[in-house]
Amino acid sequence: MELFDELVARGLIAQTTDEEEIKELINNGKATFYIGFDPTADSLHVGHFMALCLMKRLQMAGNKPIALVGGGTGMIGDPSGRSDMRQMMTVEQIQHNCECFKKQMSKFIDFSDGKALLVNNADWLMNLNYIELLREVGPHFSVNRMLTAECYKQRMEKGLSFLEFNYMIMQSYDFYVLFQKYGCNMQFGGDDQWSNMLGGTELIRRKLGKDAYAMTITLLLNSEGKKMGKTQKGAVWLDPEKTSPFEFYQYWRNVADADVLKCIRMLTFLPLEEIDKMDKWEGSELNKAKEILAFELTKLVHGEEEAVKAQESARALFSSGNAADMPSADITTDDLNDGSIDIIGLLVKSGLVSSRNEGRRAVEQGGVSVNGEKVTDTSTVYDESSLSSGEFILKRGKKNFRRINLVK
RNA sequence: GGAUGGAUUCCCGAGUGGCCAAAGGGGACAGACUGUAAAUCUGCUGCAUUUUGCUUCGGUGGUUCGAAUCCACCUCCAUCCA
Repeated sequence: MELFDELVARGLIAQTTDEEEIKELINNGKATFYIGFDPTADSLHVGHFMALCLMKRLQMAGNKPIALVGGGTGMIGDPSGRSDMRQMMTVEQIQHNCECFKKQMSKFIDFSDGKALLVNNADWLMNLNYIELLREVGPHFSVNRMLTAECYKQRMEKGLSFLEFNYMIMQSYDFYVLFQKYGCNMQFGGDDQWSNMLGGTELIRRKLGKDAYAMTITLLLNSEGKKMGKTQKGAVWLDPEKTSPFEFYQYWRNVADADVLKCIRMLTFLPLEEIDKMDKWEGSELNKAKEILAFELTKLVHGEEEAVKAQESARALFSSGNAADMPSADITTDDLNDGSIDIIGLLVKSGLVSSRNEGRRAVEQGGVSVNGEKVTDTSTVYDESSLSSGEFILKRGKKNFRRINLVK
């Protein structure tokens, strides 16, 4: 199957400017394309991961990817699809984040021998002269048109600052620069970027009279229509320091039935025939599909070794409630009172609850157990010897475990 | 710059002097049921040395025995006018 058709079959393609032309280009490895990443945090997350996978797929087919880090556009903040203004970041923050992005990206994309490029739009955006820029690109943008763009819709009600309004122009300018500098003829991005991307193709057409193309990737939504890759604690990060491989694995292990196949199709590199077989699985069999999803993704992001570890821990934990490699928490002897600590203190120290009140509640509602035994009394106390055994497993709810280590 | 309306706990939103740690809903969390799923039902949702005490209602100061509620100033947001 050719690349373009595979992308369609995987449900990755949302919108294209010219399907036939794009098909022709990418199937034959003739595209030089870019995807932009704004450095809004010090780690990439799952949303970026999809874009990186797409990059990889295209690179494998002989196309040349350009990863663009938005050191310049990050100074402005993309208002697309947002209902409130992004917090302005300091220059230092942005630079730091760019560095982090670069490091993570090179794990996925092969940048050697010019097979791919990594650029930062700060290099050409930061020193633009206002008047010059206005005269150069200003005449080609219609404010009337821009205001009707879908991506500003939410902001038209609550207010859109001039700063953010200019984001589209900066992104368009990026494409224009890359087109001239590197012959970059295609831009990919999240579906929420569509209007910004069209701005670029149009600018190139008007300034240079040449055609450039844009294609958006379907946003990964769950069956409830919410963006995936978000937990109540925030995004699911690719940085193991921010989201441990175990947590990462568990996130995918726990997706809803309705979303498993879609995720496997869109995020993994498993052959489509194999995926189609899984499509027939039903009921509890789907649990196997979830395991595959979690394993494959953890392998892609953290490597096979970590994936195996995460999988083994998860299996052991949910069958026997014990595992060699599970999240652990250190308790120091300073935390002990007369050589012992109560259950609530233990919950707080291990990070399973954020306050003693919450811990008390958890115990009262029967949500806490130690080594498989439910704890019902909030005044239960544990002494040094039971803690130091190395086999002290504290559990809150069904899925939150901690092995307690006593540190002297 | 002017006029008007607004800012309440994670979010939406009630509360207009004591009965307010603050209605209701959503979300989150926990329990039952399950397949580490969904749906449903139940509980719960500021902090603590928990039948009590302490800190919260944009900020600062004031009135009062007592303020989320009244007054003054300030900050921010929305709409209209310039």
